[in-house]
Amino acid sequence: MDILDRRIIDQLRHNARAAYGDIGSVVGLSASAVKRRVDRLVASGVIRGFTVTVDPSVEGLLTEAYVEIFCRGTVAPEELRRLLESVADVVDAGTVSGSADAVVHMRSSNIGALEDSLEEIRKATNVDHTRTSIVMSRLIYRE
Amino acid sequence: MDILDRRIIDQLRHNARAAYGDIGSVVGLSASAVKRRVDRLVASGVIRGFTVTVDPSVEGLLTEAYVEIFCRGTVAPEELRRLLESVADVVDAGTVSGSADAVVHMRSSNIGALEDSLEEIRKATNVDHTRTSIVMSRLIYRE
DNA sequence: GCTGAAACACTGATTAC
DNA sequence: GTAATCAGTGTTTCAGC
Repeated sequence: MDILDRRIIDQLRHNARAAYGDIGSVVGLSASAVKRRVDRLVASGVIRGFTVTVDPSVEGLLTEAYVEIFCRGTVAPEELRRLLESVADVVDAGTVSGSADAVVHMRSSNIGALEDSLEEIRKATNVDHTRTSIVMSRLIYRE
Repeated sequence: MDILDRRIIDQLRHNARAAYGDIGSVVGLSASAVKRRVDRLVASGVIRGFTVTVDPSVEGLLTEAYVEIFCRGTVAPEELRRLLESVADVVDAGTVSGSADAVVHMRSSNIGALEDSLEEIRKATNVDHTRTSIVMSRLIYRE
């Protein structure tokens, strides 16, 4: 993982379907050298995968929320992970410092689906209560 | 935008570098038909782009935070968008219901960089104060 | 170890249907 | 929408740094 790998990743992030030769001409390598490095980055897990970014509104997933989870007593992160993994609408989540135990970013097709997912989280043992901020308008989208 | 388009997007989301023929054999179309649909989805803005997902820890972006922004008076969403767009570490953000005006998801290389970005937000006119929850351990990562 | 160059198979892009 | 064509790319192999 050197500066060339980083520059290749920068190029792929910009366009994951770019030709290896084109990437090579930018970073200063031949096409085959670029391919070898990309293969290695994928094999080593640095590159998790190649995906498309889709307009969320077109996808029908326009109801988003940030949810703070407050637990009873002490809850192991692994326990929270197991709980949130089973909820499909969870986009990302992490345990946090501060008054809440975890923050969860959710994206659902509508308010009803969001409520259902929230209920799944709330009914879990150890979850005391949640504090939900419904997203009204998306400002930045760089995921 | 029919069911076939959705299935093509599902395939691309799983592997954005998949050959059109492979996608076609899954969704039941020829390679050229798949290409035409993908081109149309890109041209119409449904597909925003093709990117790679990179392990954040390898990338050196392991300091994350969820930040609530509280503004003075009423602030137009567009104004907030302009402010947050200029901060590089912002991953996603949206105006929300509840006590806060907006929630921002940030990802920095270290605590110092995170603090710098926070300062950029705080010094903006109309921003009254912020409430930051530093992510301690990432639980879910589906972006 | 790493690289670049060449040969080959395959895919993407285009055209006609 | 499919089928066929051709240029271009991905992939592999090779020799060299």
